[in-house]
Amino acid sequence: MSHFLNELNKEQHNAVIHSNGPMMVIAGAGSGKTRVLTYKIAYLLDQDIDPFNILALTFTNKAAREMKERVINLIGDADGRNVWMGTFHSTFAKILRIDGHNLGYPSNYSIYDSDDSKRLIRQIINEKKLDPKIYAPSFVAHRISIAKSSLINAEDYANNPEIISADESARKPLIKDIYKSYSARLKRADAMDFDDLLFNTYILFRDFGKVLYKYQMKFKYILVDEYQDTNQAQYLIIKTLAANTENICVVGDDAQSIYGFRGANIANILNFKNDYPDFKLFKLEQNYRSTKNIVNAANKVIAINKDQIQKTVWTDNDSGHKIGFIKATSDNEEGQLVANTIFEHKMNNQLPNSSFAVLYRTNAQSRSIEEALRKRNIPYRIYGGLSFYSRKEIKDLLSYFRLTINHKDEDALRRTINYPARGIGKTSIEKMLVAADENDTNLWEIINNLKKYKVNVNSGIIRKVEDFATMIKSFKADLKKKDAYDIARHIAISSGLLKLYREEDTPEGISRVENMEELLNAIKEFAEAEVENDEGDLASQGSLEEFMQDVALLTDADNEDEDNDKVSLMTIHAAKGLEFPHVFIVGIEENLFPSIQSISTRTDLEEERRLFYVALTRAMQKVTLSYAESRYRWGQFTITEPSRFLEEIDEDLIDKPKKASVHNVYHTTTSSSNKIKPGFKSLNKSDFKTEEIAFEASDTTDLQTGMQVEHPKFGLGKVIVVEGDGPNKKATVYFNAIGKKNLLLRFAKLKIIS
DNA sequence: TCCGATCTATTTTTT
DNA sequence: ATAGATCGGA
Repeated sequence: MSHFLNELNKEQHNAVIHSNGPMMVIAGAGSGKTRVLTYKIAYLLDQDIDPFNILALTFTNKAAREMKERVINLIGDADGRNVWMGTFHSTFAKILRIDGHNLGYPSNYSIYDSDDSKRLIRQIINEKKLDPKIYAPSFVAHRISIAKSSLINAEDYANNPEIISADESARKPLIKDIYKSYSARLKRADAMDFDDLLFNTYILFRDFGKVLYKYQMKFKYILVDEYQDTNQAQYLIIKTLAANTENICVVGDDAQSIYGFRGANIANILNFKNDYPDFKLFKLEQNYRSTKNIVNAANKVIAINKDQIQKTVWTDNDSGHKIGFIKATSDNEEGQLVANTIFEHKMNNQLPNSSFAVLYRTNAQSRSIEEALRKRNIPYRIYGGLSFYSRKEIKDLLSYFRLTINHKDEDALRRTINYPARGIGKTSIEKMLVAADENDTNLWEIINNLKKYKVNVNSGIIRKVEDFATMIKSFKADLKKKDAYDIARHIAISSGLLKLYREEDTPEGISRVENMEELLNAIKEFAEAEVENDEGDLASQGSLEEFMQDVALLTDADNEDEDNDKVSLMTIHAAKGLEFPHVFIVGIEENLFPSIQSISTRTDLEEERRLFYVALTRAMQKVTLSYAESRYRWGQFTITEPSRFLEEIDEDLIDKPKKASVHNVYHTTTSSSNKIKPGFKSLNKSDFKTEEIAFEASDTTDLQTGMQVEHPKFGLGKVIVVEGDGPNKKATVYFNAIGKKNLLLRFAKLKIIS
């Protein structure tokens, strides 16, 4: 019997050794979900299952990498390495490189990241002369993305009465046309966006039985992590792949579903029961990660949600510390207080930096935290956010690589053709684009046949365009001759990019050059590592093409840091699946967390609350919540209010001053909110000083139990009951000064504080 | 026509 | 902060 099995509790053990047939593991936070997955893979291998027959799908590269490491630790390198473990996107990208030709895609197709696709959508909106205010590119992009994740192509979209009427009532009836052009333009560039990687894999399996059969035979055991975050496309692909053997194991936690905004569907958990009536269910409810206080606080918070599968997460661990609380006057002070707290804690208890994590709702919040940590000389690492690969100079260079590999890649072509400036201006490019549209071909074909397509540009331009095309072709020829590093370096120099940034001669330019050098080094390392690992495997030579295939799907700077003793900074989304002894959750403010875009519907708000739950349950020993009373947002000074989530944590679990001083906590906000209009209003500092508006009542249609309110006469209070409807809507409010009071909302002037 | 300077809107969360 | 849009000079 495998030696590692006795490291599991009974339920985990049962889940691990149940290897045939459909099964689902519903696992509370910290209950050993990943552990079950990795041990299960190890167990399968131990039972002499061929590693090539196992497919394990995760959502992030980091999760995949960690799982791989752990499996290798358990059973050794040789077998562990051969299991297909990767993200949905990278796994399907690989399949499409091999078999996408069935759908008319070459193996060197480009992958457009969200920036690239948004840029293309913006171009199409411009070309169609649509108002970008009405057709906001990010809105359109999101709409298209959701459609694709639900397997609705441009044609189905246009023929779906529900979607069309929704678009019409949103006064954006032409999204269907943008979608159509967008798909055509992607295809013409031999490019796929992130959603296409799923969509096309689905089509490939649906329409090409032979291909499907091949992968069904290959992947006899399928394991899926974070199943609650799968979308329709992912769900159907998994189902199709598993149809033959039905050896499918999905692991998830409905309480941690936080990707609804990109089409994830919790109902997939319920569908599972319908698809596999004889499935086996395992529930992991014991939390090994966190203290009792943390588990209790998190349970209390998540219990407020209406939509959830019943389960009881409990722990045997100590009660531990109370939840810490920091109140700052500004975002900068918040950063300083967090940095100070980390510093003191670290010094007093001799803790490594790596035992701390700072989590936030939006990437923009990292700035003030970073600054403060830098001042304190505390090393940190940011995960996600503006990753290395999305910096301008890196994208510039990568665009040259992309264009070299796939000449049809229009986004890359447009980025590079006149950068550095070669005298090929906007007007000329515009003409070539029009020619491409009229002849239903791609830009590369046009720039190589300017005369044939009668593009009306002068001979000087023709020369310049031809020179550019010749250069790119020479790069392509080099791909076969030189190794990845040499060709990459050659492109950086010959394109003129390196020179361009070198001549800038500003600190900015210097750092850009350094970044490009770093990219070149990464390519060098990649090429060397590949040759080493896959010796004898003819598929892999560590080519530039392969490097580019990996890069497209990397988000966080995946170059592992030499020095790992750093404080981790990341969004809560990025923190899913991770754990840290000490966790700071910053910016617990209304309109930030929960996000202002998510407070109007229950579904959205509940997703935010699950996000809060995820954040709390990352901590092993201590959580500290912090909020700032003011914050710069979009360069604007804004007054903020504490988040409703603060109220949802049991008072005796949180270390904030009680009763007498709870008032104090809100006091400053209250007095300042007298001066500003309700809601999310931003002011300039000067406005703020002078403005002295009389009491302004809030709109009370959304008044809810538990809200903090203010009345011009009675002062501060808390809503206890809300009853009745329309004009007869009443509220019972407990005022700090005078006690309970029944108010008819139609008349009462109430200001909502939080 | 091209190019650079200056303005303007844009930011939720991720593959 | 950054990418795109806009406009005047060359």
